[in-house]
Amino acid sequence: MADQHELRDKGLRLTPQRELVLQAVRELGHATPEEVAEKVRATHPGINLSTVYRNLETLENVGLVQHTHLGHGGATYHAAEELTHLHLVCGECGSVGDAPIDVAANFVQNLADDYGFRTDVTHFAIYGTCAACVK
Amino acid sequence: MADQHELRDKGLRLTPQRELVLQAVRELGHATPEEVAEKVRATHPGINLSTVYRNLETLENVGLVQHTHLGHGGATYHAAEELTHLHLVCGECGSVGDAPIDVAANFVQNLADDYGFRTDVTHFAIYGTCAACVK
DNA sequence: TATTTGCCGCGAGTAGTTCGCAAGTAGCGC
DNA sequence: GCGCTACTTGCGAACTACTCGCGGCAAATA
Repeated sequence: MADQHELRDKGLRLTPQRELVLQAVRELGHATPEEVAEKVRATHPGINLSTVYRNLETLENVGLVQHTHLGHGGATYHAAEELTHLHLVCGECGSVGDAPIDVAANFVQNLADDYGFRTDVTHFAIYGTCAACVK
Repeated sequence: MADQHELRDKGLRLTPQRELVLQAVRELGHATPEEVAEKVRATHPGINLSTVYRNLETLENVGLVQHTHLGHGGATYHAAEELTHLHLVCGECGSVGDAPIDVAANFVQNLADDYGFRTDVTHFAIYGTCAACVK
């Protein structure tokens, strides 16, 4: 399993908890800390919620996961290698859709040209009303 | 003062607290509920935080104010008439810049055409790195 | 001025997240 | 393989941001 190298190469200790947290994030696609904890507890019941939070933070520092704000409070975590899409959050029904980052390429370019602002479109969700609710 | 008509036309009672909350939001530009409360308490010390929250919610329901998610936890409130710009939040220095919604027009159109998604670009901040921090 | 109804202050409660500390353990050198 | 040290973990308490229920008060209307 390559996880061992990934983690140790970043200067992190390889603990079962840490491996499980990373694996859970990868399997879940996007998940809140609570959901990650639940997933991890399925195979390793003793794990503490603080540990999940701390490991998510640590993994984020070394660039293996990233978080996104989907609105209503909680952050959502992703494996870094999956961050190739942006999130369309519907204010009516609460659904979260995906769209490739290409649709924002133009927008990102505008901001760079006009304001020198380097945009990370995946960090915040895009808010609005989904096709189903527009009707 | 036209506030009286604004509030009463919406079917709301005109209370000093409500007027003060609306006025504070207008004067502050963007502010968290906490900041609004602080501002209001400068002239009317007895006002309760619950009252500020309730009034912000009420004012939002009738369309006089709106809230935006700038990330790090709390929501930020704006007077509705000022919501003609989007927010560029810098992940490095935490500064919040403004940009006219026009720069996103293309992006919004793409999402509408390809996904039927009606986007409200002002509701979430745009995250990235500001010109000063890019260097 | 009296009545109705909405609004306010207060205190308690909740969800999500962070912190401090003592015990545990991974990784390194020997 | 053994022990040392620093990094990690578990646990409980604290903290932040927000919500709720309730009794009392006051804005609007006639």
